[in-house]
Order: sequence, then structure tokens, then C-alpha cells
Amino acid sequence: MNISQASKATGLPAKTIRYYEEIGLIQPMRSTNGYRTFTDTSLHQLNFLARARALGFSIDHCRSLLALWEDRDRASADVRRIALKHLNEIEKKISDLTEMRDTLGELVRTCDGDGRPDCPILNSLSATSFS
Amino acid sequence: MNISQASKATGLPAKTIRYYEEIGLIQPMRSTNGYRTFTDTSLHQLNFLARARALGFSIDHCRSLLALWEDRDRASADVRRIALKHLNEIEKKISDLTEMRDTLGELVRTCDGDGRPDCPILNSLSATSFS
DNA sequence: TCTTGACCTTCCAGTCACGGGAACCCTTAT
DNA sequence: ATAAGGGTTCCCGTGACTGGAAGGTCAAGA
Repeated sequence: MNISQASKATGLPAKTIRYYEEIGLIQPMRSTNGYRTFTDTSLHQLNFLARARALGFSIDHCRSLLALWEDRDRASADVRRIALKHLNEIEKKISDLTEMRDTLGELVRTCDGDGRPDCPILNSLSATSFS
Repeated sequence: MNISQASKATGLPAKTIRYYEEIGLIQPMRSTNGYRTFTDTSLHQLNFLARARALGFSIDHCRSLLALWEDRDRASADVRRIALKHLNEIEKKISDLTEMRDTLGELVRTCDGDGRPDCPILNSLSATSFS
């Protein structure tokens, strides 16, 4: 299977697959003409990576998870620790974004949004002190 | 006022202030020795930028907002449109992250996290089909 | 056989919003 | 005279790709 087939099969762009090889996440075979050849193993790895990335895991976390996945003697505690760390990061982001949304939402709500120049959004951004 | 004073006054790192000048967001004066000199105007702009960035606006949005702020004939509708667009992006991010959190939270919850290799997190990542 | 078009390859540059660090200049105090 | 503590520019690195150029390979059709 060539790279475009692998791309279709996994939903990952060919560029991304080449990148994953470049940084050592996967090591697909090569055929005599130099083309990458994707076997079931490579495809499983790519699918694994696609799912882990979809859950927001960083490439570094993906690398660790992939290693654990391929280690039959792993401890699930190691996996759980990585996932928990990531979960905390996600929750921090949600919290930050929620605060932004609330502040900004309130500003947008109080802005008339007409042709006049008076604007609570700008007033807030130029305020001398935050509330 | 030199850059380190401006940095303290605004909370922005000196590096960031230089960067903002480099990309044309601000144009601080220069004294004869080549040092940047920050007046009230520059400080107001920097504070404005710091607040807009804290609300998650991109540099490009900040540029537009700053221009509108300095335009006494602006229409608040223009400001509101930018803020609303940004608000939608934030809500999209929150939505994506919340989905990640729910999925990942459920996986973490069902993972024993002990010394044994069996792990629902890895099982899910290697699953042939998503639920 | 030649050509066309669809593949594939590598390599380089750009993204966003800075941060680190080198090499060097200016000012003030000792 | 020197040392400390400012300031300056310039270049490289970040994460996780994406776009594009230049060129090799392959299968099908005229």
C-alpha cells in the first residue's frame, strides 16, 4: 500500500504521515523504487496516532503512548498517568477559554453594534484598571 | 521611559514589546542613543494590546481593534463584528475541548491504573472503529 | 516508442507569537 | 579604568504541520 492509500485509510494527510516518519513515530518499509510501503502494522500505528491526536495528545505524549501500546509488559498506571496529565491540561484550557468567553460575551452583549462610535468593548480594552 | 519600565508598567515582556514594534503594532519614539522611548500614548497602546491578547484576540484582530480604537469615527458595529467572530472561535474551541475531556475523562475513569497491562485507554486508541 | 498524467520522492520555506541567547553599544557608579 | 546593568540588533528554535518546487517512477493510451 502506497502513501495515498494509507492516507485514505487513516484520514491523515500524506504530508502528516511523512512528517510522522521524519520524527521517528513510524518506520514504514520502502519498496525498491523508494516509495513508502504501508503494512497492517504501519496502518495500525497510524490509526492509533490519528485517534490519540484527535484526543489532543501532543506528539510527545503520542510517542509515549505508542511505546506503551507496543509494550506487552506495560503498566496501565503509566498510560493513566499520561492521560490524566493531558486531561488536566485540557481542563485548564477549557477554564481559561470559558473565562474569556464570559468576559467577551458580556462585552458583545452590551455593545449596540450600530454606526455610532461608542463601544463598551473598546472602552473595556482601554480601561485603566481591570474589574 | 525605557523598555524595561514599559514592560513593568504593562506586564508585557520586553521581547514582546520589541516584537510588537517589529510587526508594526506600535511605533515608539527613539532617543538620541537609539533607545526606545515610551510615552503615555505608547503605554496606552501596549495596555490595550495586553488586554486584547488576554481575551485571546489574535495579533491580526488586535491590529484591527487598535485601529478602530484610534479612529474617532469608527462604527461600533465593526468592533462588535470582530469580537463576535472571536467569540465564535472561542466557543468552537471550548466545544472541541469539552468533547475531548468527556471522552478522555471516561477512559481515565475506567482505567484501573495499576501494574497490569490491560488498559481501556490503549484499547480505545487501538480500536478498529470509533463509537 | 513516446507522451501524458498521476503518482511518488526530497528539500526548503512559512505558519503564530513569541523566547533564548550571542555580540555589541550606552550609562552610571565605584 | 572598570564593572554592572541597562539598551540594541540579529538569528535560531518552538509545535505540528502545510504549501510548493524540482525531479524520479509508473501505467495507460496513441
